[in-house]
Amino acid sequence: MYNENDFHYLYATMNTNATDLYQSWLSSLQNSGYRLTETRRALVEILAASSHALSAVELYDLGRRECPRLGLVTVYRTLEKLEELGLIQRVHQPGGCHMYLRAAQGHQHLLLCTACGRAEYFDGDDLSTFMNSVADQSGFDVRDHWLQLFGLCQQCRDHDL
Amino acid sequence: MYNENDFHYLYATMNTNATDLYQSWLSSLQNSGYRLTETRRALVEILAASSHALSAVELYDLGRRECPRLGLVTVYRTLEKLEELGLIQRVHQPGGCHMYLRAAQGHQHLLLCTACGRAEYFDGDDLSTFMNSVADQSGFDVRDHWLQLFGLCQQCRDHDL
DNA sequence: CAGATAATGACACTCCTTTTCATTTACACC
DNA sequence: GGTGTAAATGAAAAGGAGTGTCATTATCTG
Ligand SMILES: [Mn+2]
Ligand SMILES: [Mn+2]
Ligand SMILES: [Zn+2]
Ligand SMILES: [Zn+2]
Repeated sequence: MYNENDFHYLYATMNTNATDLYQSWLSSLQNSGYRLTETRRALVEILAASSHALSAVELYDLGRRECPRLGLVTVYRTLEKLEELGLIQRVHQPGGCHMYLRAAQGHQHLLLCTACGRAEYFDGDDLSTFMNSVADQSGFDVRDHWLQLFGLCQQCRDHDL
Repeated sequence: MYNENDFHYLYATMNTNATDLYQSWLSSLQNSGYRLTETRRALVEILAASSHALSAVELYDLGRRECPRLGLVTVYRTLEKLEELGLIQRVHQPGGCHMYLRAAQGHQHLLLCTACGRAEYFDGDDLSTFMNSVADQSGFDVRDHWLQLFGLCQQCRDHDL
């Protein structure tokens, strides 16, 4: 899925959108009383620019390019704070462990490429009528839902041709 | 969510349906060349009768009531075989680790009670038109989806009144 | 009943994540 | 610009979930 030696995608997708995210995440950290360190800036920059969900170790490896002294513990602590502020979210992998990705904006769900790991959000799903019928049949008070789609992204489809 | 001292639910929900499941799972194991041991019968009985997804440790604790010498490793090995035969499936918890539950029949999805952990399957979801529109907009070839609903089951709603 | 082999439990190990603690760093205040 | 204080860091150790190894035990076949 994710290739250790292929970090091009990270900065290839670094657009104004990602730069804005980067700045707003730094502000968000600062407004919550957290300090801005070199390490933290580096990790935030990587996460805000990534088109893939990243595991803690992947983020650790990417982070050490900027901050060679970086420790894995700091990665986990940074992820914890960004998640607490609602800036990133965990993505559950079929295998078991977590990856991390910028959080959804409002009511969005994930679309994941099973070949390269690319993650995109989509919106516009309206499950309300369906959920009402499930509620009626089951007696449950349905309060939340969790929807993820899996498939092949445009690039991976092209690559396969 | 799940109370260590409250195993009533397990046998309270033991109905003919669960008894049938129990017998068919044993047959399934036998037909695949696996042997029927006392330990295995006990674990299968618990899983087939459970209305909740169980963690490995929960299953371990329940199993030791019947087989005090039971080891946690045996629990994992039994879960592995039952999953391999398609009789149970993993349920991903928001927290991270897995729980295990009888497998879905055909195209079904899960409905989980956030208060007591009760798990029920439902069917009848038709996301095809929605998934087509997502595919069009994203360029993804959407091949699979993962849907879980969360809410309060009838019992927990009554209990709250 | 006896032999072949699957299953078990104890132990040790790996992997991911969290805790602890001494040191370093950022930021508020003067 | 210094200075003090509390937050952040990295190293090391601990924790929890899950897997591998191996000698012993139990199941099934004939
Ligand atoms: Mn939705
Ligand atoms: Mn479906
Ligand atoms: Zn892809
Ligand atoms: Zn409930």
